[in-house]
Amino acid sequence: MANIEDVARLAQVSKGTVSNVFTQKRNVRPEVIERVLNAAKQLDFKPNYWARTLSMKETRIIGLTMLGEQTKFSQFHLNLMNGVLRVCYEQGYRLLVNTLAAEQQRSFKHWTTDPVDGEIMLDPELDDQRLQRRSPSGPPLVIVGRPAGAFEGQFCCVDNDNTAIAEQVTQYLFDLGHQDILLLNTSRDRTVAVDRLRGYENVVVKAGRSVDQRLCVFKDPSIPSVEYGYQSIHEIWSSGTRFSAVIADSDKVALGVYRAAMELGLSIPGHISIFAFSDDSVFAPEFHPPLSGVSLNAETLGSEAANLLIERIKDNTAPVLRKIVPTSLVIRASCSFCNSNQ
Amino acid sequence: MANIEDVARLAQVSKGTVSNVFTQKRNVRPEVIERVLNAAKQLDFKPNYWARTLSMKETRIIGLTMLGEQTKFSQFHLNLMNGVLRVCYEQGYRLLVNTLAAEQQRSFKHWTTDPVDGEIMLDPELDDQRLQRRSPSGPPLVIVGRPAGAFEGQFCCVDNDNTAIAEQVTQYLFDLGHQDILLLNTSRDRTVAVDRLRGYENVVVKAGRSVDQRLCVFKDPSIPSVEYGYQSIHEIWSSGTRFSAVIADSDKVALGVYRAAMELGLSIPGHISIFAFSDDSVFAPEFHPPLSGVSLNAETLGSEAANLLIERIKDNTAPVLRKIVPTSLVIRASCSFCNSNQ
DNA sequence: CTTGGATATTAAACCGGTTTAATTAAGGCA
DNA sequence: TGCCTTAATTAAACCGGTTTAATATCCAAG
Repeated sequence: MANIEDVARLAQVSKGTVSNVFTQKRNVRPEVIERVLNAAKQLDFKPNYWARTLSMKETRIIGLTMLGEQTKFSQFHLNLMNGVLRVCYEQGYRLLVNTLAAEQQRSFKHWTTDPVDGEIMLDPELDDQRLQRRSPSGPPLVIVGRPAGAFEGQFCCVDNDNTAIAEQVTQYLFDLGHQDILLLNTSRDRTVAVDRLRGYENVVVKAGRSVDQRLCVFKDPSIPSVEYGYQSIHEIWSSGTRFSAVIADSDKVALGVYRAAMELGLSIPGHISIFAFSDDSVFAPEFHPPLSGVSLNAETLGSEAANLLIERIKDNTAPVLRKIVPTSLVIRASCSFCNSNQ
Repeated sequence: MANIEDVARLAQVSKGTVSNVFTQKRNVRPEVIERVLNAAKQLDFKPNYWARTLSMKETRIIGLTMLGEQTKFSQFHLNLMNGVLRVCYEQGYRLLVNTLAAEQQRSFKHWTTDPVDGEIMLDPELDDQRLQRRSPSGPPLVIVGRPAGAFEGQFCCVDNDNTAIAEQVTQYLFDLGHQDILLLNTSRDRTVAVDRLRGYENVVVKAGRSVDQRLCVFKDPSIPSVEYGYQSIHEIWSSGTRFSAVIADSDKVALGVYRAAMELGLSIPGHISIFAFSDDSVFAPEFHPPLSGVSLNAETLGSEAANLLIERIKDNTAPVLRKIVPTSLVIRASCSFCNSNQ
């Protein structure tokens, strides 16, 4: 492909002038502009992205990083990404989906700076390698979720108030008379799991009861969500442990719970009530009975993260912010008063 | 951030040697390697991605382009992207999600080459601007779907055999005795809509009947899928046109059909049978009755596209291929023999 | 007719790497 | 010891843009 010199030669001007025509940073005489644009069209010239980036130090790309191994996007991630994409589109940024994290550290052959102006990181873990490996002079970072311990307050983040949500949900079930509530939490090493457990515990303890560890389950990341819900119910029920309500990590986990409950002859919400920590507004109403859940506003989470990031890209001295995206319980028909005589 | 010269100075070697240490393209004495790596670590040096790209002419990024306006990813796109991502991960590529297409052409201020080694394009349209605007010297392209008319055979593509699928589905419904089948197709300007209509027509015509245009509906891209299914049924039914079976473009469209049917007092599959042109293996079984559909293997579509593209990136003279990803009908309970006395 | 100031243009430096071609150092063999 | 070959290193050129600083051009005012 033709380069800027070819155009300059054909249009009988210097490289600099051609550059000025394209970047519009300095005045160029109209007739010269036309000559340059004609030459460019004739040669099918487009400025080379990499060369431009190298001297401008701006890529107009933002990165979206998720956990290395777990390269699969869920519905939640999808909604979130749609939010990010909308902002990208409005602001003229592109989105780079980064799955190289684990790969990169394998050999210094792949060491490089990231090709982005800033980064959005998903699903922070308790002891997150990605944050530790991060060099302080790198591009701005916004985290979706809560970074753990030492990193808290170090980075901008966008999150739901997961502890409050868990409190609300647990309280809702308590108010319905449920005492033994099974918490099918997400994987133990994610900070969101900690937050939700805390909210659950707060309510249980406040009610003067102690937390039954057998009712606090964490997901094994290698097991699909539906399986997780399905198997957990079977295992726990067959071990003799009883519960009258279940808080499931997501719609899919809840689906597994529905299936297991049906097999065990437990009616919903007659015998057990179910609440999900997510809300798939399209399919949740189709559950039988329709599933109650929490609207997390994943898309807003994504768009806020993108906005915050772009702000920081423009002004790196902007203060470290923590934005909370509001949530709301969506009550459908999967929970009812506790039927005490189990 | 430190650059290669800083490292060279500190390690008392030349730029070239530092480069050789990192690229591993030429031998360097072990003790020198160590000295360089130490210096690099000390200065927190990482090679600049864009400078490297500029001289190597390789970004190890592949682009995923979807329609400009319709920036929302569907479940199908999600599965497809998961397939692409898996291959990216395996092969050490990153994925750039491109929504700039429309933006880019607005002013030549944004004209640049794309920052990718190759591109995957989704949802080709009948008169696709993106293909027309494409310069022949650009990076390799793989299309998911069938490019229209003049562009057919010009590019590698990966696709389902949509005409064959439509034939199978229509034939299946014919065999159940259905004669008046409503086709809720996707938007008119997508090539996949044409292919599916053709398959539908083939079977109808072969059966010696003529195609009723009132039963061939196209989606308005601005309307959400569920609404599309819901409103179409209401409109067509209230216009007096009758049908005993519906082929819906996707699970979501089918969901809208279910809802409308319920409101009209039409039982499924008693009064009308429903078949979807997609298969959400998690939720489709939860429909009441469970929804029959077509497993399109979106993830395979994505991984095959990525493989094909990476092959072409490595060897641009590789032949133009068209890969067909197999599909299968998933029969559940949403269709039954036609109840002729409507 | 100068001079001053604003505007347009250009040559050269720069961004930060890789690669080529030349140079130096080291080892092998007669 | 001297010559040839091979390996390691380096200086300089290059990738293709943008930006800076110097220069050329033009017009108005003195």
